[in-house]
Amino acid sequence: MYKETVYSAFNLLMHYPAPSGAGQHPQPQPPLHKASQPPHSVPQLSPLYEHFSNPHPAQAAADISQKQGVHRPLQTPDLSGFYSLTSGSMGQLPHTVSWPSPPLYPLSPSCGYRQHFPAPTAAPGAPYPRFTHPSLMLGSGVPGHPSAIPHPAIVPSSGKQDLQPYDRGLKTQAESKAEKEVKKPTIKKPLNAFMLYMKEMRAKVIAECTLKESAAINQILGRRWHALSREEQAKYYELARKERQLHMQLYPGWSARDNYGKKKRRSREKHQESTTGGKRNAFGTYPEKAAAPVPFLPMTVL
DNA sequence: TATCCTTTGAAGCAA
DNA sequence: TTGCTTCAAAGGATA
Repeated sequence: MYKETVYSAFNLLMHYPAPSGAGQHPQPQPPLHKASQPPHSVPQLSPLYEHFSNPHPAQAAADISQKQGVHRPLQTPDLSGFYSLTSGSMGQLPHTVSWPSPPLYPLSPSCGYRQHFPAPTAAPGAPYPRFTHPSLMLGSGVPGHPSAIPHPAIVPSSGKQDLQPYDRGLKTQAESKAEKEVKKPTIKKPLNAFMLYMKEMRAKVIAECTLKESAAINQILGRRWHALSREEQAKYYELARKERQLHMQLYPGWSARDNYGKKKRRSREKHQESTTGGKRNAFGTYPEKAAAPVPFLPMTVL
């Protein structure tokens, strides 16, 4: 089983090679700070920008309420039309140079890795590997098309998507405040380009790789992301840019800081392990940090 | 039940 | 300015 998985993965290498032209990354994209977001910078009209000039009724109502001093919860706008990858004007791509890290998961067919996997006997009894037999389960709510992606920005603090109206019953101020703290819906961060790519491609990878585990799927998607051409990536950077713009329009006072600390972590040390290269691999061990790949430098004629 | 894992990118923050 | 941290999604695994 494991051998089949590994061998099949090699077959996929031919379909999803490592990105060529490493180091030839796009130019930096100016950050969308609130102060530096002139509306005239919109280069081309799109349904999204039409929405900007004609805000959703729920938002308009909320704006009016805010001006009138009336507290009214913002309803999730219908943004389904904005989640298609239109071929609008292409923004500049971010400058960040990131390298794919070595895969930590062994892979099933259609996974596209070219690097070796850790030995499966590395850590008996460890919580990983977790690869079960490929399942054919598909389509359980997975959006198959970007246009089907619901807007993810607002969820209640419980993490579920069903919005509940605030309780306006007769309660003490302290009680009301406490309940508002609990029930106040969380405005999520807008999705970045890679997240949008993942949303669109996840179902495809699940189908191809017959995988279920998101961690493994995300590794594959990370590889494929690097294998995309600049033009293909530009689609998602542009979509993400519009996402951020729309997000700022809908929630002007929102800051990413608002959601800081809402995800509790088990321990600081453990998290640092996972963010400083000391990650536990698929077999529960902590591999040495891979040496940084040498960036491709074109030969110069002296 | 909450968190981890895993990815990239955006944003916040401390130095 | 730099570097580190957190959080966006996803769902099975784990504490």
